[in-house]
Amino acid sequence: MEQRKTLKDVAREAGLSVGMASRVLGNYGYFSEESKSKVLKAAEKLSYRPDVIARGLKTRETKAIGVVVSDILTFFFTTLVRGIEDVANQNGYSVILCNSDEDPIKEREYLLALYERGVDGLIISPSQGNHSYLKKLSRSGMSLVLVDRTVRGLKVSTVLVDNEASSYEAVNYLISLGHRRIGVITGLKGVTTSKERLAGYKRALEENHISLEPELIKEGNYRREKAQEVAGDFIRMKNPPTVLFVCNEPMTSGALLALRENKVKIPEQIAIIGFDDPVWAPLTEPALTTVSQPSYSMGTLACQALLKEIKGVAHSEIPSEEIILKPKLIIRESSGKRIVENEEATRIKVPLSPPLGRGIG
Amino acid sequence: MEQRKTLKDVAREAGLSVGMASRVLGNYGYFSEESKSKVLKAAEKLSYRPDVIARGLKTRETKAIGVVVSDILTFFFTTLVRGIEDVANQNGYSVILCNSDEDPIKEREYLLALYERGVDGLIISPSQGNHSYLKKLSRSGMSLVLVDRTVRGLKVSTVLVDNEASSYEAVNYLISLGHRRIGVITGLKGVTTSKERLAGYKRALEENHISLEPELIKEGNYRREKAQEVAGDFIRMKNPPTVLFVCNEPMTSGALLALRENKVKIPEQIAIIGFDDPVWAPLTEPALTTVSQPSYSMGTLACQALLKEIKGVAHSEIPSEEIILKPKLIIRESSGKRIVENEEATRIKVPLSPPLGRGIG
DNA sequence: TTGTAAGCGTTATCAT
DNA sequence: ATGATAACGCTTACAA
Repeated sequence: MEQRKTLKDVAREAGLSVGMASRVLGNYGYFSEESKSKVLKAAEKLSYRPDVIARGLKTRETKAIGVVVSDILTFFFTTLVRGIEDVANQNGYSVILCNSDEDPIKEREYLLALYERGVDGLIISPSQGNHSYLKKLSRSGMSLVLVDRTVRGLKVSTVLVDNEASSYEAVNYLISLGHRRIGVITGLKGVTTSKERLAGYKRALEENHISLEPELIKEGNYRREKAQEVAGDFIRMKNPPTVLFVCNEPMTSGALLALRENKVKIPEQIAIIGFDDPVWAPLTEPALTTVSQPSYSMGTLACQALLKEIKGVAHSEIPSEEIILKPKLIIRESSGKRIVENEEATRIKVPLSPPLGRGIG
Repeated sequence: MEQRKTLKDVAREAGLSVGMASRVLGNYGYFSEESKSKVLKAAEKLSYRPDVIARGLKTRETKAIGVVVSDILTFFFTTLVRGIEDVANQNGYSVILCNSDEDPIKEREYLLALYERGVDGLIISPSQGNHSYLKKLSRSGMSLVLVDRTVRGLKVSTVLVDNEASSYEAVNYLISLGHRRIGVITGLKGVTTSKERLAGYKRALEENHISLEPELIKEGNYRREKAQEVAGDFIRMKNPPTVLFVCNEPMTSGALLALRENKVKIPEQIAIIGFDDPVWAPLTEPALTTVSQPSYSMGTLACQALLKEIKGVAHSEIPSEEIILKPKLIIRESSGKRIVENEEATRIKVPLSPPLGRGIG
């Protein structure tokens, strides 16, 4: 176990001073060709590698950024994080990843740890809560960009998706297919995307003069298990919805599981449409209609915005841009075929299978 | 944008020396109750947070570990990484994540960057290549644990899965169902898991006295696109296999896509079994039979092993353990039902639909 | 062009 | 019990 080589070692090997070695390796200031080659040779010989920690202490930058998302296990965030990492690494930054699991306490702790680590910037998809700590961080000069979700009263660069509009579009599409009883499994309460997606749902109903049935709005929490349970509740209703609008990918898998377990025919008995378009969406039977978010791009854009911010802070410019991307409705089969208005009756006549023990209408 | 508070500020506020403040906050050495409360109060007032970078310079530990996997977008690695992060964070370590994309150059670069960052340890799932750099790192005293894959000649703690045995078991199961022409889409050449999984396949055939048909072994690369292509090749064979054994999750989704596109009936025309058991496995039609790896546990175990190693290095103990976990065969429907030997003929008589234009047998 | 030395925020070893 | 002070490895004035 050989000792790690330092600049001092290189300098000694080159027969020059530490300052000299630093200048050559950092390629700044003055140095002769001769010194340059001496230092380079020495560094090579010792296979010297700078200690970025030590450098960071002096330069006050760590070339690391922190990323806090709710859960890297969900397709949306995995992809997003991959986007972040790709541009971060391309630019010489490392990313430190943290999963908040939608827990504000955990989120705060990670933020704190990241701050202590002296990360150069932070990309965060904030969970519920008042986020006073986030604001404090921002005020303290920490470069910060929000992704996917916003925080009221926090003016920093943000990369979002137009949740309201795409949710509206999705529900509108369902209505165009003839659906009138549209059940929705909402996201986690307190998270901005949940509110926005629900708002889009409501607007679509309203504009189509369909009365809003409270029983058709059931609260989810962005997690699979909960959605599975909630979908079960929907199925067991006396008058179940003809379609389920599920507000993220893990919940969609949960809802599908529930439909399967209860042998509900998709889309004949209950159709389904999900937010997020994971790789497996085309593989279910029937293939899943989804709202596809450009999660990878959201990641790259967020990271680019952050890097800009980091550079900007040095020059105390404050750009603070808001990027809003548009998700895409991907129509497959799970949402059902167009139903002629008068034929709708026939569709809800299909009885649910034994596990339920009674008809759907 | 207020300045970050340092120990010096705390000391000044408390009317004591920096050393004093450090001792109290670090809870070591001697200090009076009075000083303690003074320092604590001052720290609280200034909301002082230690600079772990500066501390690291002195203590030579960064409380960060590096993780290099091929691609966080695959279910196996996402889950594994989540396991790593959970135990890392529980123990006060941050994790820096890197995706090598199976590219040895990229892998080496990341390893280098991680080394420069002074991470306390490394968890890596090595790609192809000779990994001389990895060995060098290990020799230099860097704590290292390998996960999922091994490197010949590198004796460090490792967390693996018994690929050969589980592959054997899977293929054996297929044979028990009556399958005789078993196509396999292998993993990336040069990666240990690929070899092992193929070895299990071969042994199963051999022990069942089924001759090994080279045309039934097609090389994949662990990526979806390639498998989709290869599965297409299988489908177009004059005498296609009755089942496909696909060596990881992204490839399984690719193969499924190909089967779908070609309207191949699963499992009647071609059955399928996949390595890895993603959330969506029960959602395909028919539900996917898989070999489920305990990826989350692999992550937690790997991280525990690394932390042990890190602590051990300090005391120059070298435990170096090898943990081998057993995957589980999860039988669903895609692998087909038991076929009575003489009835096998009926099964391959089902003609492939128009896109293929000819029967399967 | 080169070397010296201060300083980044800590920790830890000295005296006192 | 406390306060100076010297590291840690690097960058960067400043002196030479």
